[in-house]
Amino acid sequence: MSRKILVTSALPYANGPIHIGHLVEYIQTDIWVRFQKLRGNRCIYICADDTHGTAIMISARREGIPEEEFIQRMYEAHVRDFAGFDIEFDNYGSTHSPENREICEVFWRALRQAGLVIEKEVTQLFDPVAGVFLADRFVKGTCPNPACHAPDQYGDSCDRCGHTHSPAELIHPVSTISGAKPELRTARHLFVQIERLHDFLEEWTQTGDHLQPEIANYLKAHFLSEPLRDWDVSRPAPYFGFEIPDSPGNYWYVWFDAPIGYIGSTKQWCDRTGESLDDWWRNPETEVHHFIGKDITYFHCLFWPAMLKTAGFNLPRKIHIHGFLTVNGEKMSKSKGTFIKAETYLRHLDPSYLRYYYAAKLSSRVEDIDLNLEEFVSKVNTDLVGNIVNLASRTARFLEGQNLSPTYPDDSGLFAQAAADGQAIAEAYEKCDFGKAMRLILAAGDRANQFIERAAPWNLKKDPAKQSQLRDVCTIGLNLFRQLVIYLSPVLPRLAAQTGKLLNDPVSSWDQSQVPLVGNRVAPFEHMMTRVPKEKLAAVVEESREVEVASGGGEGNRPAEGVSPETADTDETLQREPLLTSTVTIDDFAKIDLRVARVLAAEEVPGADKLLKLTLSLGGNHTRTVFAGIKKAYKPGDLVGRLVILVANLAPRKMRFGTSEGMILAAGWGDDQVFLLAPDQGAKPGHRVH
RNA sequence: GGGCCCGUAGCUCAGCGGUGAGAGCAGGGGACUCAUAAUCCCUUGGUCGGGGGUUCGAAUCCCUCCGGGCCUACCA
Repeated sequence: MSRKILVTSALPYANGPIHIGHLVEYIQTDIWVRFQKLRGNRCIYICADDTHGTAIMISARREGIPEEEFIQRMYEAHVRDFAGFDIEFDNYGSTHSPENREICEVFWRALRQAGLVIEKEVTQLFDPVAGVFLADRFVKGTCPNPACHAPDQYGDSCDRCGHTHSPAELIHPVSTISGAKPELRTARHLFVQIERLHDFLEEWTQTGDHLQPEIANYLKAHFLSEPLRDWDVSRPAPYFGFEIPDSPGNYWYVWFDAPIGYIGSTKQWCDRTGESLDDWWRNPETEVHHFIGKDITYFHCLFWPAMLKTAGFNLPRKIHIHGFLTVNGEKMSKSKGTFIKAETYLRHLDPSYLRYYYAAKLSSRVEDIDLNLEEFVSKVNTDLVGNIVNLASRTARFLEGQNLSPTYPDDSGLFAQAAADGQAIAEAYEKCDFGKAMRLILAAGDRANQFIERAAPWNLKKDPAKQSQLRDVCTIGLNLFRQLVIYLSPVLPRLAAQTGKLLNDPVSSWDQSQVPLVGNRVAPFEHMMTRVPKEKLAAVVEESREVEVASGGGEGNRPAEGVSPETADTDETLQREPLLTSTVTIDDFAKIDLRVARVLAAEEVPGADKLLKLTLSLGGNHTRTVFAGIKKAYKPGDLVGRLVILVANLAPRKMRFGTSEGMILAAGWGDDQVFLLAPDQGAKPGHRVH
């Protein structure tokens, strides 16, 4: 009987691009969903961007655009990246949608009605310059542990001594947003008394196979052994999110509306397709499966079931939790070039490679998986090109333009054996043990290659009397190939499509693996997948490598550690701004009067997003007023006193805020990527630059 | 500090109480030539992190130590 399955992946935060770490989850989920669809189950894949919270508010502010515009831009990038990896959502929405707001209100009313919401005073650090409350992550200062006193530590714990503290305990706390000294402020927050659902959560997490065993153990030992603390679900303005209807000035915390986004996004899909939301979310027949990373375990395994239970929605049938991705055995690193963005990967490599590699490495456990770049190359080349695709490559050509044998020849049980393997392969897929599924498929591929080796069609070809035998051998080879492609089609949809064309029979159902194909016309063979060139992978790493230099802001420019400039510099800058092809003469250059100048004053310009008003001294009483578009990269206070290079004879220009009497030199693309030029020590205001 | 998980051949992993511990890649030797230097056959290699225990029997269960990863709630 066909199952009804609703599947989600965690909502990616709309504060950065999709990278290969994210893709572990989306590829894993997409494979599982495609498998379910192939098996004939009714299955939909729902996801959305997670768009609220302080971090996004700050990022948008930094770019000088409204949050809505910021998240829209990110949305488009995410959708494009996912599509590039053949990740096929039935709906990809946003938590910042009317549908989501509506469902949030449904949950909120239910929590209120159940009497679970209470109000408490919360004292938090507040940034008086930026005008926002500061999460721990946004406060830095000196570790309060007397034995440590390490500088530059986050508000929650010290990474030098491991001491945990509250941000208010930090010595010399500083807001990482504005650099201002935070002050303590009190506000009323709304809390959900999740402890009142303790018994339910104990029962739900410990029985019924909803969680992997290690996760159930973890929750029991860590959270359920003591009373659950009240969950703070509101944030005072300013906050980018949804205002709480019965508590003006307060907003739902991003983690309140994010999981609700699963339902909000489903509602969008329902409205579009004429389906009923209750049929999917308030229906015991529907299985809800969440795929998430281990870092967000407690939100999904405690808060979320508690909310669903209270509001009367379906509880998850299963929460599938995966580990993190490491690259070459280490955390992804920008300076090593292993922090690889989806977009960068796609510029050089076929998405099928990564889909297969992840599939081969994934199990149903919570373990981290490692992307070993050398192994990646050898696995794709050996398993996919050498073993699987090679089956078609070495037989299809003998039958080009002809038909497969009219009845399936005797293959001494090979097809039947692989058909029987289908059972174990399907079970492995169902349990998310994709690695096992791949191993079984590859083993069948080995047997098929052995068969072809023994049957030696290349010898049959030479003998005109053996042409029908040749056709039989190739019919067997192509059928064994097709069978494996059907098994692989959740992982490699492109290969499945190509195979469908080759044999004139599109892959659409798992059952096709159980019956040999006969009589079909064989289309001319074209390469289905090419080997991974090592250089391509090297190019990806090279392009991903970034020199970790803090951009112009408060912390100053720290040289990157452990990175030699020769190996670290890419030509990304030149690609973005190619060298000019026209030349100038020395006389042309001499017309520009470049001078060293000292910044006497720097101030913000009311109403201007990008401009700072600078007062520069060329020595003595020679001063100039210059408006510079560097506000997003520099704080006024950091500029006063430093030396810059001024174009002293640039024609004055009237601007909306006053007249600019020159221009200062800087490198970079603009916005926060602005790096002022400065002379080495010893230069004096008024010196000409030659 | 507390907790969860992991530690099996050079590498990536399977096996998770019962025939002499396995696969792929890498290494060595050979065959073949249809195929994207693909494929096929043979082969080198491990006191299953250390120690103790339970058992007729342990890589597999328990304890302990060592090493690694992660989590620890107003972090997104």
